Amino acid sequence: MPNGVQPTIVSIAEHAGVSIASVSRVLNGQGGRHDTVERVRRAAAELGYVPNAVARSLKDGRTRQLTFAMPDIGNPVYVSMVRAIQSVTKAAGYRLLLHSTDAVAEDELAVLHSLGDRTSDGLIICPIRITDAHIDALTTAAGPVVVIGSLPDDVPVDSVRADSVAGAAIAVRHLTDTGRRRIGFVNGPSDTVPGGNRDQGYRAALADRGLPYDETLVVHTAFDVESGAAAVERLLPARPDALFCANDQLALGAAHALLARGVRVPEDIAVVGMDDSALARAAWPPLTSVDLGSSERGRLAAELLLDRLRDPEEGPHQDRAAGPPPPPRTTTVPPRLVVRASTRAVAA
Amino acid sequence: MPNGVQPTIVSIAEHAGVSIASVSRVLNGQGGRHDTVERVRRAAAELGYVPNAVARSLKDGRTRQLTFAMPDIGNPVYVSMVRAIQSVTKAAGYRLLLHSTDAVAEDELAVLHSLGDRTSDGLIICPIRITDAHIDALTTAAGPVVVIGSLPDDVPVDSVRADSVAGAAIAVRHLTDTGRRRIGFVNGPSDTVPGGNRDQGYRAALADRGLPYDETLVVHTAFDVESGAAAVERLLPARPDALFCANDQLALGAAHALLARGVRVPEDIAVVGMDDSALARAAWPPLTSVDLGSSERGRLAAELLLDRLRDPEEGPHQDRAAGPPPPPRTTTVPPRLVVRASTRAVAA
DNA sequence: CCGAGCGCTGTAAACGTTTCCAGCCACCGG
DNA sequence: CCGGTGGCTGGAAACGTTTACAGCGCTCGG
Repeated sequence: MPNGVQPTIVSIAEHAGVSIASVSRVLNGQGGRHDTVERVRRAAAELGYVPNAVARSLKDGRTRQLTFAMPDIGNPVYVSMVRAIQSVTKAAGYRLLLHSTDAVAEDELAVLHSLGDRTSDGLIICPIRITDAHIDALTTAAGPVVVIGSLPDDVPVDSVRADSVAGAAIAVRHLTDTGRRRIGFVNGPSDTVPGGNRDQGYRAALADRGLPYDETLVVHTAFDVESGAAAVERLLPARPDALFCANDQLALGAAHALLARGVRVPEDIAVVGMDDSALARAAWPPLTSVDLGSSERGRLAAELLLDRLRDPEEGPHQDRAAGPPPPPRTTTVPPRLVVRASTRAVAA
Repeated sequence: MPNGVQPTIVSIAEHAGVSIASVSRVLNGQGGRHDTVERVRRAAAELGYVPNAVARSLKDGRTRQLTFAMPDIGNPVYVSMVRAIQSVTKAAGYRLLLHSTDAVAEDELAVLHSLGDRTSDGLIICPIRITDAHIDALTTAAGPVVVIGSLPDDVPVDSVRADSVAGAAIAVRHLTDTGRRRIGFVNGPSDTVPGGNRDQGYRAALADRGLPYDETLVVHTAFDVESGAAAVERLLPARPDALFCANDQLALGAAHALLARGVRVPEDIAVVGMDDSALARAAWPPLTSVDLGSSERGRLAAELLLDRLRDPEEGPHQDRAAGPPPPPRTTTVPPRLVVRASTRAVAA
């Protein structure tokens, strides 16, 4: 047991009567004479030596840490991402730094800039909105970055996006296919990217099916449970036979508000959510929902990032400084409809 | 824009025509002649300098990082902890490293030992079970540790615990107080700490109310939704008028299984869960649940840890090596019953 | 029996900071 | 006019590693 102070490579060298170079070599498995190896091993074990990761990082310029920055760890969508990312990075021997930006843009920019402090080898970021400042920070970032979200084409950064336009359309078409005609729409704020995309998908699917766009069937509100419940109040007068909700929270709030006033789900009104979070399964009736692949997006983002980090080492002795970095890749994860009881077909 | 390579304190020194010592001083706000300050500031800005956190950490022996290790980031209980911890540590200027142990004991031990690599300044750990190896690792830990969970009294480590015995008792008493007599119990595995505690509380409350302990009313199973649904099958023959479930997942599964077979909740059978997670609110009917204060426990753990880290600096020049560390503190967070529709009183 | 070669070892430099210490200069008082 | 004082400054060491390089002894072949 060390008497209070952490042993270093130097203590071991003294204790074993060899040089620090030999200690380092032995501990990194670079061979050596048999009794040297033996003595060093024993000394290390006796002193309870643990290599100092900070010193090592300083020496070889990598921390074996990755950062994931997202708006809010309370949101189930981000929880699935964290989980997927964590599992990939852990397998690759990287630690994961979690950064909650609280959906504050300056905080996101700060994270981007802080890449320069070499605290982590790379960053996965999930920005709430993309401003010019973001684009600027992304293009000049001091290390590899992967964005989860939609980015203009000319930003030279790897990204993984969901196709929420298609997702919304799938949901709406599913409703028409199961006999619904008056499809209400509980959307989030119209000026956010997710809100805009869902609106686009909703309109496209309606047009596709020859149904009119009816303003009285559409509500814009916040993205939470209470707003979903409140939206029901405003939509009922328009006599919808289905509700398409922009996320599971809204859908849950809406479904329960309907039940509370005696409207049957799905018999009278069908309900669809988005994200396919635990909430969709937890609701009663279980909610049909569109899985936008948050887990899959997390996994892909982590792999893209690891790829960037592997890159410099591979290839037969290329000139590192001069070789242009591989071009950015953009992956789109397709949506997937998960049908549950909340949209059973009407027995018309 | 730096031409590819990160500027260091040396680049700035050259660029500004001063020594690296001066650069360091200026950048740390230690004054200097006015034009020196000016030149250094300008050079740093021009080169886009960001201090290297690794080098700094090596120098002053702290990383400003904290680690939180828990079994599974998918579990809402741990999500609330992460959230609370994150918010405390962020405010104190620490980054948060997340480590998912996947409920594997060796992984927990590895985390404990890895404290020695100086990757983080302290650790909050939420062990799934406490073995002798854990106790050993805890007492010899290379840095400050806070345990979320129950620990033998003689382990010299700060800890924060929930009182799940009392929590279970509150839940059961609430059921008897609202007119229930045959209280079924869906518990987790009996050989885990949480399982044992809940059992203890259940028995105590029954005794308290003069009700018999009836084996046919008790089921031991896993801690998930499906198990809750399955448990209903086994308990219905015993004709319970209430179900106390060891967590919200079980309660949710049970409630929906009941609904699915036409049993009314709460009219025929009341249901109570534990943890008061988002699931309790999401279920239909909304579930009464016992809040074991996961968020609060996270917050407290983070504060205990920060306290330990602050400690060495304060006090008027005490002999640091000799002074005994402040004694370990143990805090218990009291449970809190949250009543919702799933336990409305019978109109008997 | 001698020289080349090889395997192992130790010395020292480097990574990017912070900080101790000594030196320099200007200014002030005697 | 000279010594002391005090504010700034630069050189250098230190944090704990990894690694290039040179030196050493041994073995083996001629």
